[in-house]
Amino acid sequence: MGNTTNVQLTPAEMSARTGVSIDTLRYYEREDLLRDVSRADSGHRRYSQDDVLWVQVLRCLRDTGMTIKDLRRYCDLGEQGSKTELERYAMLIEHRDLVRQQVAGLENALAMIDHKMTMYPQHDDSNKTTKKV
Amino acid sequence: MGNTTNVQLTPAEMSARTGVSIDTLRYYEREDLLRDVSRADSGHRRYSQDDVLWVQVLRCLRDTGMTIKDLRRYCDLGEQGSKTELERYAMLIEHRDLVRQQVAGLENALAMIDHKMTMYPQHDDSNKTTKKV
DNA sequence: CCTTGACCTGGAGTGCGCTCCAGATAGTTG
DNA sequence: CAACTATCTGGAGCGCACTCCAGGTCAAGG
Repeated sequence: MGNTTNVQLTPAEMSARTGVSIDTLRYYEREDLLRDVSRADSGHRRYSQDDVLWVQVLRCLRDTGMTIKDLRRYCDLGEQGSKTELERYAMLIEHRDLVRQQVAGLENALAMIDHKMTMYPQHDDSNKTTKKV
Repeated sequence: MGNTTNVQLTPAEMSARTGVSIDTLRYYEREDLLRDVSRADSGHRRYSQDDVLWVQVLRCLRDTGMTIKDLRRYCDLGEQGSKTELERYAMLIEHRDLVRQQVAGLENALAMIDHKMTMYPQHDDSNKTTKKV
């Protein structure tokens, strides 16, 4: 289980793979969102393939508005093992619902923006809202 | 043109109508997003119906990620009259595209969250993603 | 007249999520 | 060995969008 390949990435490589800056990777570690990062003998970080996957999940959740605090909570639960599965699952459901609300809100806003744009009729861009509402 | 009804709202009423706090209304005024707010003899603000509409537009754009700086730019253009219509229209188009990208990003994230949720199969919530992707 | 409550102003403070910095160490290259 | 580059640490700084505060004014009610 876990890191099946032995590819270990340097911080620079990790940053390139994930699109997350080195500083931010360290920040996540400090905030306990990224745990047990292994080290070379030099003391330099070596990120595993699992770390890459996890950081991608982190970014997905962050990009959709989950806070650092909630992410830490999610990590804490993960560390406590399978007895917390239900709570973690609940967090995901709740977050998914939030994201759906964000989408709904944005689509509302799109309608308003389109409406506002009809106030400038002469510059018709022939590219109205993707979906009819 | 402009404020057809003579309903003037106090700050508290304005806040209630728009859902924007009194402090934030003043902040917007300081940042020049909300201009020419009239005053009672007492010096207290009196918001017009137009102010209400404009603050709703402001919130719509803010909620979808337009920055205070860009909103100020938009206001500046509006103040300069009809010769800036094209540029204002362009700002709306650009912003609308950004919002569409946000929607796309969120829907991607939803797929990832759903996928992550399949890792906890026993707690099936029988409520998968709204749209098939 | 005195209190109360809504409002005024300029300016300071807050929370979030990074981002940057100084000073030290480690590994690589010529 | 010198120079250079990558990384290390703890801590400070930043940009954004508010949010709060102190000290003062004003109109209405008891």
